Amino acid sequence: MSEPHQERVFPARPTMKAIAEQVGVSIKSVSRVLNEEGGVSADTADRVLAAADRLGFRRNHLARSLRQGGRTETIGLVVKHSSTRFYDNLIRGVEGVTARHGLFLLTAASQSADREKSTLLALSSRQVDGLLVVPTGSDQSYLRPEQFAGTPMVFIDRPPTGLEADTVVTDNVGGGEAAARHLLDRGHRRIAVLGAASSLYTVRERLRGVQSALRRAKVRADRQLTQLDLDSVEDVRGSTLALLALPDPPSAIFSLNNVCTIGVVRALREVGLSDRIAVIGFDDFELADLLQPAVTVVAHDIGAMGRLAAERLLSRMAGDTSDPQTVTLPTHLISRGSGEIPPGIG
Amino acid sequence: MSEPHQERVFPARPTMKAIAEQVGVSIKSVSRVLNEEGGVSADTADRVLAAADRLGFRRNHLARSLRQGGRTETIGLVVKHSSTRFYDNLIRGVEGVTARHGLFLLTAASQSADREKSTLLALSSRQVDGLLVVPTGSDQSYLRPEQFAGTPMVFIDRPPTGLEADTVVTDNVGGGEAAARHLLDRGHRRIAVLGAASSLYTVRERLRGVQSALRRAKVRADRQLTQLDLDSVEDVRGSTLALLALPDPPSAIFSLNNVCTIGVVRALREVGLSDRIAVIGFDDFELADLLQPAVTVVAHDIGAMGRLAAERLLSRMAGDTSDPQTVTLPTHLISRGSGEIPPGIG
DNA sequence: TCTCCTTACGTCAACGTTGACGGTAAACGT
DNA sequence: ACGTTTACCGTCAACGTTGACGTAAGGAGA
Repeated sequence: MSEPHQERVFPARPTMKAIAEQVGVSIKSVSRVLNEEGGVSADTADRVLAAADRLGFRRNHLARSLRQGGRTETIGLVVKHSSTRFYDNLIRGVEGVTARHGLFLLTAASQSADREKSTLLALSSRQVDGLLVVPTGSDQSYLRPEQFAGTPMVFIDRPPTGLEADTVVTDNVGGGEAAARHLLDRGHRRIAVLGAASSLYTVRERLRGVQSALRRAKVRADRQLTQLDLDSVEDVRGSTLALLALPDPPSAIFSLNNVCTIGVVRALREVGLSDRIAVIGFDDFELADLLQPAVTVVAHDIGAMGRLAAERLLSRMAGDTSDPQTVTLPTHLISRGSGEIPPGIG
Repeated sequence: MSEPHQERVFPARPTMKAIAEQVGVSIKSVSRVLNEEGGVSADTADRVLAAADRLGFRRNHLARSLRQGGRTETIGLVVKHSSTRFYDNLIRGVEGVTARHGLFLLTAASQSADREKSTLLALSSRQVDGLLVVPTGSDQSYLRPEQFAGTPMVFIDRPPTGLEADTVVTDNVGGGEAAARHLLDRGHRRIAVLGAASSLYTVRERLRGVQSALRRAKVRADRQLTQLDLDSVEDVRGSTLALLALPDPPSAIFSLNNVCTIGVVRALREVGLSDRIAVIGFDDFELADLLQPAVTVVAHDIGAMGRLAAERLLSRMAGDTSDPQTVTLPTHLISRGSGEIPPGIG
């Protein structure tokens, strides 16, 4: 690139003081005009606005918030962005609500679990009025001072650890149960389950749903068929192929999130077993209906999750101090074909 | 929900003053300890840190930044989030760079073009140290005061209008040309082009690439075959079906972004012409390789775009005051099958 | 002994804004 | 004529933090 550090002095940003000097009034009058407080003659107001426009004035929100005791009309949102659709849908849901209430949404992505804490503290230190968190780390007790100071916070997709707070989650157990039942109803007895980190609440819950359905159907679970902690697409591929190579392979696969599902679909395609092994995925994904066979999924409404969480937060910000609530959203199974494949010939 | 507005007073957030009182030192000493300035005895420092921890102190970043003249260690990023992959990849690219430099990235989504301005001004008013913008609106001249005040800004994916600034873009013309040439080389003469809003820079550029390739191949362009301003999936579907119903229908379709591409694929599937009509899409998308036929695309590296833009911004923030640059990133065609379908029998 | 330096603090003012309050002159009521 | 209200505008202090500067105690060196 070109050599940096050439000397050039930028003019300071114009402040209310600059406007006041240009117009010949006090700073306070400028403030009054810009905040539409009234008590200023129309003529003065016009001159102030004209000067503000001419100078390209932008109010220093830092100073304003500081003076007003920390209210920033800002809420923080922390998400670890990995799965594509999740992020997008969530933000859309949240933004729909916050925008309606004149709030500014700060989205900060926490790349990894260990950065989650620093990201949240950074938001807190920037004096956000509320926090929406999709927790990734294994402990959120460091947020207690925030909670103690009355900063409202709502957890999304997973409950917090080391803290009691409002939470909006999907009915993971119910979804897992529905998927397993769907396969059991079609005669499957050897059902493999693939999933990401077993430390994740969602993974554990979905698995719990599966186990509950298996118990109810009096089908004994084979530990070999449950493969968790698959972090990469490559892991998923490997596990899938290993499962298929078993002496007594599964006739159906339930994958606990959409990244895994896509990995499974790829692996099956690779060995030409796409229409021999039944597949159900948790979480819908784009183009699932265009694959062959189209992929049956347990869908949940992530946008609704964001919306509800945002509404909960706003209600807290408006002064609701009732006990923390947990809202559980239903799932629904979208049958597309891959779940209809019967248990074949070994 | 439960009735709000119950009375409960939250304690004020602890400030350095509170710590100072507990420890029995001055506020300044507390500040020194927390900023690791030195000049404080180890014993005092320990007691300050202990008190800070006990009280759950978080520095008020507003006040700090205000005092320090507006530097917030924050850069703003504005994106309109619609196409899924774009957003995710971009942020990942940007974050990789910003995190390495200890900067806090504020992502604010601009739902629509008219909200872009207010979003940007909100970020500016929050005193961000730099701006990364994927412009959506038709004019960004309102950012001149920011530029005048020395706030560095880099535009991503499209150049700004009414302003001169650093820009990182894809070689849209080259990509469009490559796609058209690919189809022309395989004998296609009637090539349809589907795209989103013709007001978009990217759409116009990609189209320009197509036209250039057609001219060079001495194939006359049929205006009927170019359908722009398709905003919804439904629009795309309608246009595709209409094209196919023409007396002299296209033998190939080039779609200018991935939303359109998916719409085209759906429409072709619907009328059973998936393996009769060649398809190339601009911008790769997940599962493109698993569709049947797999979809040929012109891919570009959105993550790299984010990375380069962030680096440009950092270099500006470090004092580089050379003239605005435009960086153009190459595309590459990924041939997968849908682009290999020959011009069939009428 | 006195000077000079260092260490470890404290005091003060300021960043840009706004809430509380005060003042002045014109307009109004009787 | 008087008091009283009203419209308009200014002064001052404060939000929480930090830079500039001041100072007192202790040690080193002459």
